[in-house]
Amino acid sequence: MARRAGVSRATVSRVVNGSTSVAESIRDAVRQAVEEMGYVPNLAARSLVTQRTDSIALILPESATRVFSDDQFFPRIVRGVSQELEAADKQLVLIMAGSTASYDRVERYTTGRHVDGVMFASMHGVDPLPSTLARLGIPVVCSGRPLGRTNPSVPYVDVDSVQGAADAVRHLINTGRQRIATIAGPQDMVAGVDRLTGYRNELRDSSRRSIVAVGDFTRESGAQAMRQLLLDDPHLDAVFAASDLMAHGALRTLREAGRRVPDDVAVVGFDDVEIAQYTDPPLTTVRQPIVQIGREMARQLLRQASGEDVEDALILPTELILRDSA
Amino acid sequence: MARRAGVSRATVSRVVNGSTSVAESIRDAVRQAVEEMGYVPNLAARSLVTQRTDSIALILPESATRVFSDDQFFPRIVRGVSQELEAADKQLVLIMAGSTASYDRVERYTTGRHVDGVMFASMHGVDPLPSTLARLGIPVVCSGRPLGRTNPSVPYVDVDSVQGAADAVRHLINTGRQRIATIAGPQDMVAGVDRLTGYRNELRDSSRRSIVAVGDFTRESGAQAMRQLLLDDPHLDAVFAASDLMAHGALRTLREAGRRVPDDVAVVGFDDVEIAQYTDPPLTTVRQPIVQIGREMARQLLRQASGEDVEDALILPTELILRDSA
DNA sequence: GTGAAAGCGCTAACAG
DNA sequence: CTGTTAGCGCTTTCAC
Repeated sequence: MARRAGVSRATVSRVVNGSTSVAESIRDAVRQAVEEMGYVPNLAARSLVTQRTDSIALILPESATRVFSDDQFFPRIVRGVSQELEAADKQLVLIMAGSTASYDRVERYTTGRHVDGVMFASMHGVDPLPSTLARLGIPVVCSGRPLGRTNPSVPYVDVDSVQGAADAVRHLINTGRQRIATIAGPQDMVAGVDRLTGYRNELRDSSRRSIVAVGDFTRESGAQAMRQLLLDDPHLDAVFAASDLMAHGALRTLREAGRRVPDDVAVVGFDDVEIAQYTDPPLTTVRQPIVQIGREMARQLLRQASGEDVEDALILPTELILRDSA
Repeated sequence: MARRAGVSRATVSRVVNGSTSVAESIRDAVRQAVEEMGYVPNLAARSLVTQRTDSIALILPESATRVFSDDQFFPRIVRGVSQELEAADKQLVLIMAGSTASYDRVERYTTGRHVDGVMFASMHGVDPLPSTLARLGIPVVCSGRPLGRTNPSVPYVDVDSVQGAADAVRHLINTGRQRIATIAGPQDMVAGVDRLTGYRNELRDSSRRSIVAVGDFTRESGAQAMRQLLLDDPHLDAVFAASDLMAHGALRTLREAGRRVPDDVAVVGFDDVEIAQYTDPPLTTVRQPIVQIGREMARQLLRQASGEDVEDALILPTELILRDSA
């Protein structure tokens, strides 16, 4: 050990951790010894006593293929989270878990206190892990309201998807559309559920009937769902898609079916991903501040980790972005 | 503690770790106690004694934006790595480090033995971290031959980029092209360097002169580089781009410049990403087995971790895929 | 088959 | 300011 410097391990520890109360001469000697031996502290031992690891996990319950698709949700969340964690000098570890087996491993990893806190994004169904962690006293934050009732409740950051969807549909109503369909997102995800709710709420208020197909947020599923909708109601004159990618797929189907957008059918998306500006025609869509969600998640997590209380829910607003498609 | 089961901690440990030499009655009692108390072993304490964490890091020295771009390198590597690690029941933790500060943190994280092994992909310049880890006895594998001489040398998995590029250029020569330019990749990355070398080697052998512009593997840089090349030699009749994305950018520039592909100018890319099939015209390109690289990296790492020796370099072959652009 | 005891490598109180 | 002492929570001989 670094008693090569002729001091106690306590002193080495002090130097390594930057304590000021060490004589300069000793400090230099220790530093030199550390350098010479290439000494690196064992973090497992350290965290055993400090109860900290200075690292934070972001769990994405999705396959790698999905995470790296052109769905800009993931990069934006990661960017927001990184910014905040960077500033706090915490290490972000990204963990993907697309299968049951891998999710079990994630449970062991996180409950085992390998990290000081855990964030979840893109959750599916009713997931007990967040509240399990909370019960163990491990800080947790979710992106998106967790489905099901959890005990204890876990804090989350979300956008007001219900309102966002309602705004989109209201715009379609205000511009004179009569038969407004929707391509809903997956109903095991809160974003899928809420956007469908917003659509239904608004339609109900205007006593129009709802025309619904369900996709999984991907472009291909949007194209497919649009075909279904055209079969269900050939006279529809508007579609609200719960994601821009699905809206993009829908545009393709509409073109193939010979419908003009927006003349015959108006299309509104959700997310405001980059391609929304480059589709033909550019998509009217609902913008949500994903990067900010990431930042807020990280901020709340750090707050929890330092013992502060955090509010249970933080809901950010959406914004309707008007372009040519509706 | 789980002496609620009325046994020693040693026995609890045995049960939790699935030792067979525990009486059934006791085992059940312990399991029940574990269940009731929601006991979860502290992994820091465990790894302090076992010297294992059962998790493996994949370091991507890139910003989140870049990692999640439409460069399919990252998802493919991750997919390959995941497959192998999944089978070995090791937790993959993905770490991105686009800045110097974050890279320092990564150094602390990895040298501190938070993980049992470290993989690197998409390395830039001469990076001392891999050999530092190797010196500490931490298993390391790189994707792509590390630049510079390292001590000790670290094992790596790579494709034969030099040969792949040479094959591409040879194809252009064989189909009668006379003025063959290249859009090289970034010269701080081994893939950029090697593909340029392959191009130069092959041209030299055919006594044609080289016409070089440099990009950074992105689509935009390819479009830009192509403009440069057209200025440098308006009569060029072929371009080898060191990535498909750059080739895609080049196609756009060529179209804007009124050149027909492949009639006026032949274009060959590198990587065989998905869009290569959908460009206009589809790209002739060099396919490299990225998923397999990921798998091999993981396999070599696991082998190291279990004390076996691994060969220093594993070089996989590339394959020229002929499509309409050349 | 099970318990007692030692110790993984570090930090934190407490003396001095 | 620095060294000594005592664990952090687990696994692992080694007796019994």
